[in-house]
Amino acid sequence: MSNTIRTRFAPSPTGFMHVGNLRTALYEYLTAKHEGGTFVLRIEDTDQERYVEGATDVIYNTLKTAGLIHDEGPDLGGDYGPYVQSERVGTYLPFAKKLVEEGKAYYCFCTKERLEALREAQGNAISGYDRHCRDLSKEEVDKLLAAGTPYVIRQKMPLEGESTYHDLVYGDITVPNEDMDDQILIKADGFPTYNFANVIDDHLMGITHVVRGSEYLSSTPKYNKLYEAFGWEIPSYIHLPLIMGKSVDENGNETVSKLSKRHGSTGFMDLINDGYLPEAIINYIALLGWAPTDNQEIFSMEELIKAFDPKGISKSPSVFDYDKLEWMNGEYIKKMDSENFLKNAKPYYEKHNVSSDCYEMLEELLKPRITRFTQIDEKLEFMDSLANYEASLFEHKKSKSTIETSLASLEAAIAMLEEVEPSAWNKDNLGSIMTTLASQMEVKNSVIMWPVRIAAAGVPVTPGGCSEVLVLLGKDESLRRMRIGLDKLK
RNA sequence: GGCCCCAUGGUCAAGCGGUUAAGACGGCGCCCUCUCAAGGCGCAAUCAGGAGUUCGAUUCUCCUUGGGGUCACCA
Repeated sequence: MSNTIRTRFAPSPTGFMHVGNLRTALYEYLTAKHEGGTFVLRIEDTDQERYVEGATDVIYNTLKTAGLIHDEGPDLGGDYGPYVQSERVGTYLPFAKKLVEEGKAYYCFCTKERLEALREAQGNAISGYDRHCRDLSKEEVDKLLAAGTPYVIRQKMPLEGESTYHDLVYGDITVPNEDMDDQILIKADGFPTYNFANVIDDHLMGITHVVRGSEYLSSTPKYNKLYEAFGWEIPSYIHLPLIMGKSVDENGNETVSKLSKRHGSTGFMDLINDGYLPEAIINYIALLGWAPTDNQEIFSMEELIKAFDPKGISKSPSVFDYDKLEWMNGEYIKKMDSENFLKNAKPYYEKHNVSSDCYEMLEELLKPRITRFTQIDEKLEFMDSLANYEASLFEHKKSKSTIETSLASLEAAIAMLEEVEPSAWNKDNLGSIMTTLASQMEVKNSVIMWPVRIAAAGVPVTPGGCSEVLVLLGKDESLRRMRIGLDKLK
């Protein structure tokens, strides 16, 4: 069991789960589950100033509805707890002090004001901290410490040479050592920085594969210096290409940039509220930056776990395409079983007073016509009330319908339909009545169907054909509307 | 600006020295059809540019260009 893969999702509780974060979580989950490994949830809340009420609930809810079930975490416990960094504050400082003792880190007493001035003086040629306190004498340090001077602890970085590490996606990455800042390990408030806590916790929690966005690609050597300083084994790295959004700049040119709120709904919950299904979102983002060895596009979570392979992760950033998500969502709706479909559609049925006798038929009609359940609303709008349409709506070239033919058709149809028993008011029967009428009148079916449908619906586009619309409206309402149509034609 | 990474149609992408350069979304057209969809068939559209290496480069190397990331007491 000691060589079991362990990955972690380590979000900070900001109250917002971006799809980029979610995809990272997905790949972390898949990386672990593909090998039967363990997926850990850790909350990184070392920034006290950014605390957001209820933000951890957003994380739990998102993971749960997305189907990314963690094996260890604040809510579940585990052998490596606690899983919230603010509850681990005590564990970091000793590690930092150990490095200080070994001469691998040092106390820094520089004020924020000094650092700010430094940055300003550097201007464009940003070169980081000037290592002002790096070589303070033991006496000076003790004196300042005794005086209660606020301090941070910084890590000593090598001044020359270069560092290389291997990434499973990007290959070997080499960075000049002189570019590595003497990063802060412990902040003045005693809390560890993200970088420090991250490394300590990943090690203590036995994380074997660090999966994260490619924005960490160039800072990873700094993390490795920490592992080296402690003599710990460096984990395997899987850096993920960024997700981009398309937008139009002030000059009207289309540009792409890192996905953010200005690209629309980019939060997982935003997408859910817009009517996208969790499974479809997961499926779509799984394919954003990763491709299977075959051409499969629709994946269940189980299939993803089976097929996932870091080798299929691409290196270049990918643009979030709402059109394709839309299509994929539609595919999921089409495949949905009746029970689930009804559960999602029922609120809209009720809003438009659809008879429960029509639920089954409506499912068939709606499935190929919607890509999101929210669209049902407008599809059923014609049922609420009859629109005040123009008689010209009856003219339709392709259906060979004119005002004259429509008048005749409607008159005949009304006469026929009035005789239909309410119990026989169903799709099949109404359909055969229409076609029979058409052959009696020696006209194409459409010459009957078109005007009847238009008169009943009052709008040119309906989710379904003539007989379906009649069934949806019921006998009385259908005939009422048809007579109104007849009047318009006279 | 320094450093790092990336580069196949509009988008997601397969490819891994020799291919008519897959497939999907979107677009367009046709068929089906009482509308709109769905479905079926088809079309257009890609190797950023330039040097090498090689018998042969989309595939390997370098340069250019373009794009992205990163340089916090944020995570």
